[in-house]
Amino acid sequence: MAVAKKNLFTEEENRIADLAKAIAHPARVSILLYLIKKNSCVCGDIVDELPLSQSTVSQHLKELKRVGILQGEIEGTKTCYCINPEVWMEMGGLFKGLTEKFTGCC
Amino acid sequence: MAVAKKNLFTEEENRIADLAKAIAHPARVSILLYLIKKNSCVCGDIVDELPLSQSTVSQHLKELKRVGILQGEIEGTKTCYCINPEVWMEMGGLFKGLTEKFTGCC
DNA sequence: TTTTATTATCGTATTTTTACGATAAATAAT
DNA sequence: ATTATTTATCGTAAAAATACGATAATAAAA
Repeated sequence: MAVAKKNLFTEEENRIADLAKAIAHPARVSILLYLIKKNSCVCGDIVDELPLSQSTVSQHLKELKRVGILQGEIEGTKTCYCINPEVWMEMGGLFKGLTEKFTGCC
Repeated sequence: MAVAKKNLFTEEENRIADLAKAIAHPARVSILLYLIKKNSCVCGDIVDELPLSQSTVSQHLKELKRVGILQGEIEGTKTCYCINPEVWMEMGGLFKGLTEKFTGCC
């Protein structure tokens, strides 16, 4: 979608859609579940966890970083990935807000 | 992504990704917010609410129907759209589950 | 300094998504 | 019966996402 078209929707609609897009691929969900399971910042071995090439995983990590869900910190030759708690909370709040707005119909 | 690649991830990972994909476009978020605001099944006027052509809106509605979030019922020449409460709850549960799995790190 | 290890980026092919106009299909209205 | 209304689908063009190998960039290790 062209950048200009973003103006056709509200900030909230765009942000929800953008965050959803970030988790709209099983590889990225898998990455997040792995980080959560490890319960810490993870350096390195994410590629080994996924059935995808190193460059593809790097691209997925980039997408998660783009929306702010992940932050990467360089530690020597490796990079440590962490979930950004603020953005994670923002996402949780937006999804919960959307979910709970609907209370039933008909 | 090829269908075969779906096997590389868990059912949960695929379902979360698929539901997220369905709301990964501001137009579709907008449609859902509109249906929620109306608090009932809506016949017709969804197209008028969006700055997109009728065929494009129809495509977005189809995507929401694909994952089960929406159900459409034909009423004469119009179609009534409703949020499917079961799928909506499923989505809410999966998103909440993912969100709450992370309690913090480092 | 050279080699090794790790991650990012580039180039590219393929697939998918998005958008719209045109048209079909179905029903209601005249 | 004809016309109008509404929605879905088709065809298609353009854009975006996905995947991978090759290569660059960086820092550690030897």
